[in-house]
Amino acid sequence: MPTSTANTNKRNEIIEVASKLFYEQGYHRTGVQQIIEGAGAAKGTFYAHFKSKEELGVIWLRTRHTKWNTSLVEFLKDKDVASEKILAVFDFLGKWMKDCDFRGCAFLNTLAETPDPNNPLRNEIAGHKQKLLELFQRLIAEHQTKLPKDKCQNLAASVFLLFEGTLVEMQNFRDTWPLEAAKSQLARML
Amino acid sequence: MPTSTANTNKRNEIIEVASKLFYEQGYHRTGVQQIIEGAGAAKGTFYAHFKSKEELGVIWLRTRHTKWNTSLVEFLKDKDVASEKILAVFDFLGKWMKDCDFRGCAFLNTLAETPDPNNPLRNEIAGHKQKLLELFQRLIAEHQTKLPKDKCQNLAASVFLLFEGTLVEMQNFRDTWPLEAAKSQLARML
Amino acid sequence: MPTSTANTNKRNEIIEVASKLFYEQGYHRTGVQQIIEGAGAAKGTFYAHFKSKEELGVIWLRTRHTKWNTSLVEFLKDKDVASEKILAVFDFLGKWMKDCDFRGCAFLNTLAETPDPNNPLRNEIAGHKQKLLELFQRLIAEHQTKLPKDKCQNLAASVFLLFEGTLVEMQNFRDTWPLEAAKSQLARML
Amino acid sequence: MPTSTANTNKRNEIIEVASKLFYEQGYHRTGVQQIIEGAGAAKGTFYAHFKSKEELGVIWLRTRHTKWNTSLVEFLKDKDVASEKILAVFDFLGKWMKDCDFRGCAFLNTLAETPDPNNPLRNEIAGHKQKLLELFQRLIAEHQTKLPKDKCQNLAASVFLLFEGTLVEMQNFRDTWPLEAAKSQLARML
DNA sequence: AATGAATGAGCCTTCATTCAT
DNA sequence: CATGAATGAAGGCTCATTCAT
Repeated sequence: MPTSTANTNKRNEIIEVASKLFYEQGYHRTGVQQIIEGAGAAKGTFYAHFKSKEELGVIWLRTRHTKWNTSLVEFLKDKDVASEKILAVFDFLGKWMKDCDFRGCAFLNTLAETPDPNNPLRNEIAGHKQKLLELFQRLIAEHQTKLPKDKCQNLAASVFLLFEGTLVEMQNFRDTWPLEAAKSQLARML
Repeated sequence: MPTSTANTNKRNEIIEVASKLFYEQGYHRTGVQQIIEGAGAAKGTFYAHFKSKEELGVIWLRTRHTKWNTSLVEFLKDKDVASEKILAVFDFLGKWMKDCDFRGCAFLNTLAETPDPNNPLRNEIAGHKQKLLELFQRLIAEHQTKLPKDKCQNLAASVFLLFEGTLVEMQNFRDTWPLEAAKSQLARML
Repeated sequence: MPTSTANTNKRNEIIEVASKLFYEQGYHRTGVQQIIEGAGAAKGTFYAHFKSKEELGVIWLRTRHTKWNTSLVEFLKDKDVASEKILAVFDFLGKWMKDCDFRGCAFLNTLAETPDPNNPLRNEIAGHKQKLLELFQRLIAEHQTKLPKDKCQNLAASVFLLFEGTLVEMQNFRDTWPLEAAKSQLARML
Repeated sequence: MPTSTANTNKRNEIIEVASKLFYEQGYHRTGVQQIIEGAGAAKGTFYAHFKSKEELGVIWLRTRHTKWNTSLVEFLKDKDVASEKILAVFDFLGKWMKDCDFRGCAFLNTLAETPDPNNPLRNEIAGHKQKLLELFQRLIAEHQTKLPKDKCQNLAASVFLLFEGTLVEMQNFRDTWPLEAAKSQLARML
């Protein structure tokens, strides 16, 4: 008799535990054994639900992308103007890095661990970053209405690259100074 | 009977092989076994020279830092003005990424694999990036002579972050568009 | 809603898929998982129909015996004399080995995989070969009408053993030379 | 201080244990785990000595071939005439099957387990049987001095195939009747 | 300065089977 | 008649490291 909730289903439990471990320890450092122990599942259960660790990795990145995007959109929603939103994306980064103790970006971290460009994980990574770039493109277009389209694109790309560099160096130095530098540079760019 | 030269000393051979593999495959994916096979050394020889794989990892990053810096300085030496040198750093990035087939930065890749901030590798990584930041600071100071020092620092940091973002996204997208966007942004910044 | 035909019944589908795999890959190398995947059935369905993999193995050998015998009888039916029929058994072997790409005899292969003489599969194997021996006995008796019974039996056994050796060495060498040698020997024996 | 013998060396111990298990249980039914437990070795030790289970399998068959041949030659050495030697090969088979409790031939058993003709084990199997065939060819040639060479070859092949069939059916029926039938057939052939 | 045998925990994955629905 | 989630032992193999020589 499954009394209401709490019957979270082993599959979901595995995904949740794995997501946490993949992010905190890295994808390769995290073993299937460790995952199933955390989820209280048996080996066979794991492979009944996922045909490989890699498949779970893809699911992890895919759900992480969705959640991350939702969080970001939520964070931006009470900002009125595009320029404020762009700045808020950087504020979001600051909050995020503080919350994760500067663990950095799951996607970039996995990119570093995955040299093979044909690895399915690489698709998820590229897709995620592509979406972020497109967000910046939309916001910049909204903000710089009179700029020709190619200049807009170029500016958006620059903001995106600045964002990525900031993210990566906050992780590296475990400090907020890159964020502050980026924000004041951003002000000059908009 | 040590016949003439070619007796490069096992230690160096190990370092060379390891450096190649660590970079190409990642630090964790590369096993001690694989290294000694490549170097034609015995297990014991490895641990006679390095007290652990981690120690070798530190040596790898340290020598890589030196070589990378030398390459960069060499690349910049025939540029006359600071602004040209700054741009050349980005050109250097372009050449580098093409040569390594977009494998990215050994230091950032290792950062991603190494969540523990107390891991000795983290020191090497932070040190390397710190040095690069300082290079940008010197070049910007040389170029923007009338700018107050804090503005200079800030601008240098921004260029550094732009560089890092470009590096990381070239690796991700395996494409040169980030470099082109960054260079045109750079022109606006100087 | 059982829509018309094609509802061959999961049980039969499982048997068919398993038969193919057991023969081609060997009994032990073939997993229950693989079988149900091929048959499009669920785990539970498998164990609803067969109490164990072994039971399915027995069914496999039993149906294979029937089909094999039917094929052979069909192959012999237009031969008029016993001596011709005996030779035709060897021709049948040639055709069979060519068709199965020299995979050999399902029964002998399973024998090799099954050291325990009390394993139920062993009964099927022994039974199948016993029947083949008896066929040779009947044919030889028909051909050598004036030979005393014990000599007949002996000759039949020899032909049977020659057949088995030929079968096994065609599988081994993936060649028809054993068949040719056996047939010319057979001519001397009859 | 390794006192005299008993320092059988883990590698040899592994080979010995594996040889026993591979033969008695079959190659695939025997796990690496089981082998190292029997040999009192660690997992790593196994893979320090053999790059794969398959490599050990090849070594097993190769040493088994040598030992088997030596045994057979030993068994034949006090027979004076070729015809006696041929018969003795079949007696050797009888003794062998009794000693191994009708487990059959390691090579043919492994053949049955190994459908892939490109598997390295297949080479060893074919080589072993080829050598046995050549032994029969030599003995027959020695016995039938006036027979044309091709007839000799053909007869030798037939004896070989009879031997193989006998071997396989003794294993199947766990009985000596095939041997008796084969020997009386052999008398007719020589 | 160098060897290589030995360790044992861990890697990802498949096994045959059970059971509640 | 059929489903599919769950089990846990076992599969072959790699890991970083130690130690006696």
